[in-house]
Amino acid sequence: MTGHRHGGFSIGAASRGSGVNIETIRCYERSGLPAPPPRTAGGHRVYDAEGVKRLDFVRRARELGFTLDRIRHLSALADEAESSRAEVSALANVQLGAVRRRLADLARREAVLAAMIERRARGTVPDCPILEALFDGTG
Amino acid sequence: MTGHRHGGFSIGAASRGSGVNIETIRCYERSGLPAPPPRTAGGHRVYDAEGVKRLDFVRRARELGFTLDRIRHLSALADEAESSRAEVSALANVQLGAVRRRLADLARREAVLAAMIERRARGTVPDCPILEALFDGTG
DNA sequence: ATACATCCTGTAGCAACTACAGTTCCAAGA
DNA sequence: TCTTGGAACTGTAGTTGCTACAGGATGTAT
Repeated sequence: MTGHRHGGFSIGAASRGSGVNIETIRCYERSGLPAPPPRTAGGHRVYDAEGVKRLDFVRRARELGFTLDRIRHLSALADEAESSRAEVSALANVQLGAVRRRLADLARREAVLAAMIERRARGTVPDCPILEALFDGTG
Repeated sequence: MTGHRHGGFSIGAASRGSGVNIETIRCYERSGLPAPPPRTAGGHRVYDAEGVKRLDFVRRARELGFTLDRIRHLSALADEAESSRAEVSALANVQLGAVRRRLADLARREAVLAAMIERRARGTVPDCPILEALFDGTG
């Protein structure tokens, strides 16, 4: 956690500090996600506190389901003046919509699966109702 | 929908009949999903009604979120004797668990996003609470 | 016979990672 | 200063479940 001699963080320290896997950090960098950090003479990445914070930001946004693309966008907005908060809201709302849609989807799945299993448990049908349902769509 | 002259279905007809995209059918076949159908002399796939039904089965199972791997498993079980219904139930239950976990995940996301947006709408904070939350984790 | 739709294969792309192999670097102890 | 051990480097390839070509062969209908 203490990082480099010169006050910077190695990628490992940045990983521990941000909760983002090392490989994932490099993956994000390949996708141009946070601005790439400077390097040592030998080519090792050196992060400052701000850089670690950025990674943490990306992680949080990912946990909310934002795509890397949207996070890039969000990140750019964060760097701009205070002008574009409406845009941030818009992005967040779009994301909320997407989450709600997936939520509804999953709820439907859950219901169908649970019903299939329930019917199976009751044993009211001679054949396996799970396979039946999958095959015939009668579930 | 009428299919071939000889009573078989072309991949296109099978696609229309099962609701599975043509490219997806080929993709499934590459993954060894349903047994590959016979071919014409010229190499075109010829499905029978059973084959179309299989594709439909795969589609249904996919819609419930089963992985192709599990569907392969399920499919094999369906072909066996009636012995392994417990296994089918087990698979379905595992799937139900997975769905429920994702459901809970999404519900959490939904709540966090909604709260961020709500706070933003109320305007009780001077800075953009969405970015704040993402940056500082205070949301 | 010819036109036209459909089909074929193989490859590559997508998101967002993860996992190597093979090499180089850095920091700390002797 | 030298050596060692862990950490970092790059590049490539794998994952899941598709989707999208290109370039060519086939099937069917007129």
